[in-house]
Amino acid sequence: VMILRSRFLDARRKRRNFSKQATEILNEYFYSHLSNPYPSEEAKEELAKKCSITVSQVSNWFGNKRIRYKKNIGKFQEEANLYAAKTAVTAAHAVAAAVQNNQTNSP
Amino acid sequence: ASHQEACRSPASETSSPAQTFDWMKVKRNPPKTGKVGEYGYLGQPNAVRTNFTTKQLTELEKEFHFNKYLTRARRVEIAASLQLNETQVKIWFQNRRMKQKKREKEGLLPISPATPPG
DNA sequence: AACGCCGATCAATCATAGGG
DNA sequence: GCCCTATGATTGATCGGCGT
Repeated sequence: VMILRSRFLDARRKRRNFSKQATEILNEYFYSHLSNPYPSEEAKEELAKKCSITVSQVSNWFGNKRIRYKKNIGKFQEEANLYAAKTAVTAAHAVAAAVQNNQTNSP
Repeated sequence: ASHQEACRSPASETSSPAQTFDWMKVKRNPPKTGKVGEYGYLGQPNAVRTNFTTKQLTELEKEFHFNKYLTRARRVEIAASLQLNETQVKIWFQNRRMKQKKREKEGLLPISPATPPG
């Protein structure tokens, strides 16, 4: 504790929470890949771009998310359902679009 | 690390996200770097992350600036002088190199193409 | 077979941001 | 303001793979 805080002077710790939009994108990816939430380097780059953050930040986010999720699955149940539903809605929209494109084409 | 696509369930039972997949069960073995010279016992009370002192970090940092890689002999010297085991010194250098790489990589693009909130 | 390195990850911790 | 939780970053150490 008293072992000095060399990191103390590290301004790097001046973190800023990610935008709501970024967190939204990261969570969508996380919960839609809950069986294996380990994005490839490519996927990380894509997510980083979409979220306007660095690849390292994406890695940090997934690292923290995975650890915290498994340490208390129950606490994230609500969130998990929320995103599962969101994914379902997205899928529904896709279906709706397909249907519309197939029949609502002649009013 | 590429793609896996283990399951092919389009209409998977997304109704129960509470499933426990393998990654959630992963447990790391406790560090074997416990202080050995305590009670003759090997890593049980101390089996956790070692907190390097500022002095140790300063010396390691100094050495790193001199050499990014260590020779066996140098490693032994450093370990002895800093009261750390060879593995800890080895690992420190390993991590330090990765850190260096990471910083170089990031300190090369941060040139914000646009300054949104500033 | 053994050892070091790399890249990714884990796991614990630090320090701050945010909500009450 | 204070307290407590949420969250991004840091880092000693582990895991699996590869080269020597």
